[in-house]
Amino acid sequence: MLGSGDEVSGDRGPRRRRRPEEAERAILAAARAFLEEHPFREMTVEGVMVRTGLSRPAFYAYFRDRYEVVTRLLEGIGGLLFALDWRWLSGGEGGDEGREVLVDALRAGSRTFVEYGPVLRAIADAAGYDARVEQVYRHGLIERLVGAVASRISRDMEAGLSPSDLDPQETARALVLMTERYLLDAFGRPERQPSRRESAAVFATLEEIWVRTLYGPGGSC
Amino acid sequence: MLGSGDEVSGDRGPRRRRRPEEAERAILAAARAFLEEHPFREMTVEGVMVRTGLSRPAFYAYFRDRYEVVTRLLEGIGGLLFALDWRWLSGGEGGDEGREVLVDALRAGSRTFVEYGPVLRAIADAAGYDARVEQVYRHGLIERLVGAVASRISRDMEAGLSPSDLDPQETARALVLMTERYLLDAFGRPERQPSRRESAAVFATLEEIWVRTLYGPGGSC
DNA sequence: TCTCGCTATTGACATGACGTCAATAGACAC
DNA sequence: GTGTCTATTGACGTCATGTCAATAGCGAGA
Repeated sequence: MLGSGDEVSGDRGPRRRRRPEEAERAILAAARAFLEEHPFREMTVEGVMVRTGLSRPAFYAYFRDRYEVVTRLLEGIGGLLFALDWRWLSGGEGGDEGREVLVDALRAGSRTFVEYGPVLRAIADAAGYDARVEQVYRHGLIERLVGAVASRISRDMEAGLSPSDLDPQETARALVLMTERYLLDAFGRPERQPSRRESAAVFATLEEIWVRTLYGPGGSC
Repeated sequence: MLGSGDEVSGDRGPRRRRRPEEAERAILAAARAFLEEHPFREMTVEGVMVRTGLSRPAFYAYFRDRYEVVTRLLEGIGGLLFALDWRWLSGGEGGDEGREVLVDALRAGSRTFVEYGPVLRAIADAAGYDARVEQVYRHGLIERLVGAVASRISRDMEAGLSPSDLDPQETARALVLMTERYLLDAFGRPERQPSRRESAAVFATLEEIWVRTLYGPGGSC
């Protein structure tokens, strides 16, 4: 176990000079790589910068602190998550079955969590560390999703597809938070990636709860 | 705004000597009081100890670090949360209506969150900071609740009360995580306490989702 | 009431990560 | 080849942490 296995290969070599955007991308990539292996609580500026071949102070030429890095990583993923709810929100205009569109959107969202799980987990953790991250994550992402889902629930209630005794806003919040937490729990651990079989059970369970809540039981009644 | 309002009243006075258990209780109480006003990320050993009249190093005579304090606070509350699921788990042996017992248990659990919201929020945050807290919170509390709920779901499925296409373990996990997150979101902010009307909407929404998932819609079908 | 020993308490220290800044040294233009 | 611009860094000050030897309050025994 010589060479603790986590350090970057050789020596830092002679000083190299990059274009600013290149260095910035390198830092973001290093942060992401770091978070694929370690939880956010172990992420230190030094630990990230070692992977770039730059010194620690160089970090501060590009980012205010590690929370800004995490925020930037979120920006690259948040769009994906919101795009799919946009589909659900705007889709199913004519047909009876918002159910199908919902299931579709859930699958797409889950895939995003499978792919970016550890990073999303890191962002969720960082929201507990820093008020700015919390603002961006909880209000910028979660609340937007809640709003979109609530709109859809309202429409489906008016259309008679969903039961009328739901509170759209609160139901949306509960379902979105459940989905976030449950997917993070399943796919957010850097160490243990679930098997295909386990993943399928996760997807099925999410669908079941969403569908039963919004559209009643599918089969037996 | 003279005197930043957060400091303890007068000077520390002459050195006082307490019995160890008394000091320990004082520290726990100070930590709890602190967390009623500030998020966990602002909790510092100094910030807690000022409220006890003791010096910062005295803290380490009683606790390893602030995470141990938070763990101890959880022990005092975790029992409450588990007791009620115990009711649901063991109750409803003969009758058809596990539904009623479930609603009862949810009410009780929600009340716990209303009372200890900020502290529970702090513990949940701290789980992202420290591996030991994560272990106690996620595995010691959440997993126990999941296990209990899963058992109950299995029983209700065998009794034909719940649909047979659910995965008890996964469904339990999703519902428990939803409840935890949603209640923390509603009652875990030190700053904004929701009105009675908002709280009622929260309780109703939780019940709705649990009941519709496990026992199908109550009224129209 | 006085003295003594135990131990609760603390001042001072070492550590680790942070964020800043003046000084340094690549890379490109001319 | 030379000079300028700026990416990069060594060194510094700060803050919170956790430790330890030294201090001083309190109760026990006379």
